[in-house]
Amino acid sequence: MGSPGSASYARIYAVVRRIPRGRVATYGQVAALAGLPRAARQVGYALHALSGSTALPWQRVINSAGRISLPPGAGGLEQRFRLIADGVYVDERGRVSLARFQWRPRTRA
DNA sequence: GCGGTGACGGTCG
DNA sequence: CCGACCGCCACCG
Repeated sequence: MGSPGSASYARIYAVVRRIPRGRVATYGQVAALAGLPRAARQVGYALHALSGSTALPWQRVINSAGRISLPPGAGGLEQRFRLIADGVYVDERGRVSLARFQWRPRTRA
């Protein structure tokens, strides 16, 4: 991550890396865990900056409405596929049950 | 340094 | 349930 908000991006990616398989987290949740409250938008921006080749489980981050924010044509379709591969149920409209799949880390907030 | 912009979020109608 | 609004924040031209 050379150029972009290095420090913040690094924290964001670190949190995303902790999301376990079969679970999802919201943009706002990731921001908060990264120590950047109210920077949900920035999380989306940081993930968008990945664009492609990455070992980061970016598919596990969705919006607070429990839906995939990424338009189908812009990767949303792939995100849905990867989540299903993770064992997360995603309906045709990109909806995920946060009640069932949201990640709840024990410590920190 | 200013203003437009977006993989957001909460509220309101 | 959906769309319109508004507040938020860092990135970029």
